[in-house]
Amino acid sequence: MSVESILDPSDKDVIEGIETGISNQQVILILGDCEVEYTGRAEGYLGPGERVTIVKPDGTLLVHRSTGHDPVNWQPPGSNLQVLSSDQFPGIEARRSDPVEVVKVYFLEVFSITTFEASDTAPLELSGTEADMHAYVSENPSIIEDGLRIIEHERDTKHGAIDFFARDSTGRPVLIEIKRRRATHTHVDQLRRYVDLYKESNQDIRGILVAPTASENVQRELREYDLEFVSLESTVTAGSTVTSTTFDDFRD
Amino acid sequence: MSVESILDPSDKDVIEGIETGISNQQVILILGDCEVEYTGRAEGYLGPGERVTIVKPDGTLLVHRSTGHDPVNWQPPGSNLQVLSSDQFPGIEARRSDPVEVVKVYFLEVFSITTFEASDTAPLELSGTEADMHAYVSENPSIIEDGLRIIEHERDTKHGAIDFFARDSTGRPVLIEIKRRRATHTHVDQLRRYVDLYKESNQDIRGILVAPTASENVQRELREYDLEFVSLESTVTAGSTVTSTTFDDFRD
DNA sequence: ACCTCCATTTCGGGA
DNA sequence: TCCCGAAGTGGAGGT
Repeated sequence: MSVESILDPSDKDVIEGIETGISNQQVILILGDCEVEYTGRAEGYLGPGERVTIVKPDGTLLVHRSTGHDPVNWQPPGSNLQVLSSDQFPGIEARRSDPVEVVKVYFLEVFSITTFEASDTAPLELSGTEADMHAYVSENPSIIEDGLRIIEHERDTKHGAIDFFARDSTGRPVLIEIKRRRATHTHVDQLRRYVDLYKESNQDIRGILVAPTASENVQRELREYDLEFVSLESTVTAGSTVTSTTFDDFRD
Repeated sequence: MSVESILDPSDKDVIEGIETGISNQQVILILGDCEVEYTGRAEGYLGPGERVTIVKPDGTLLVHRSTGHDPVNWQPPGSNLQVLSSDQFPGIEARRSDPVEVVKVYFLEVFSITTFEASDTAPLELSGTEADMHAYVSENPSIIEDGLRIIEHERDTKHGAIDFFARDSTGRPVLIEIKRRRATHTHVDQLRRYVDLYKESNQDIRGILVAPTASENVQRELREYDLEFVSLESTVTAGSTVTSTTFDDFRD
């Protein structure tokens, strides 16, 4: 059977369950009252409370309370897992070295411990990401500006990569940064860095930030640095059918 | 009992378990073979596979595979939960409106369904955060530079707040941005925005980025814009005892 | 509701 | 390995 569960396990059951779960590469779920100590990039202590602790065969540790998307304590994949059996309460330790971080969960009372051999090979198919928006713009550059020609995708600079290097209908070079959601200062700065870098060797360059929307502050910052904004809904590029685009160009 | 579990439940058991779990404000854990559809800011499909599905009483939905820190599909707190009982397979739907997003999980085969009444009031005590670093610098400004005087903490600008407004030993104004981890371009840009803003009305200003480390590119960018870098380990500030007034001090 | 930024961010890709 | 930026980022705090 791929799932084994013990209700109201003894401490011995908990220790054995964690040990065999780890060695058998199973997902372990422990429901119970626990206490969590964390040391690493920061330091944390979480007093007793009833939570769900999940241990994955890749070394992931998650402690979930009854609220919130994020685990209250965790350790990412690759951590070294070890059962704690010599203290007052049984527990589990997840340790990693880069950065050095240790999470210890002590179980004051366990209501159930379950091991689960989870076979899962299906890939997550996701569309509507920024990569998809790139692909769309690549094939439909005129959606940004009439006569635009994409010269290079993901053009590397020493400060990172710019999404597109293009030329407008007059042959002027254009740097384009694409965002699938509301543009922020960070995105303006990104574009600005690339434009500044390019200007070190060539004065004549335009910079366009393409995003669904941008706050007034962000649009002002763009204007201050002679950068342009083109509004493009990510939904337009996500679907195969293009319905409309709005242009919002700050040049005179 | 705070935990109830059914091994190899029937479809009816699954539907009832989800329904009663939701209405009783319990955490629901479903181990089984499932399929996930997601529509919203992006679109996703996850084919059949054995996973752990967690439903929390605050409307959180998490689908975890056997690897990784992040859930493969999810819905944040506040989502509207509804059991799906009219399709071929039982399932659960989590829906929210801002942004409009829907996640549907269909259970092709359930190995176990568990409901858990999790009582948990303990707060997470965390130290070594950026706020702690601020507190330390506030009380020990000389760690950044001899003779530095902090004038203002979290000084507001129209582009956000700068961590510190200070004056150096000669009386020159200094804007300081503190980071608890390796500084990135984003952080330089943040400081640069504040400095540029200040320069609009007053030419004479220094900008210092305080962080444990910074890449060579980041340091170069700082130099290019006449900004300064001061290396300060966050562990230095984390370990020390800083007495500062907290919110609790104002309670009765 | 919007803006801004932190996070023990995690994760993935490229050099 | 480091660097850099995306993420269906989530979450907090201010205005």
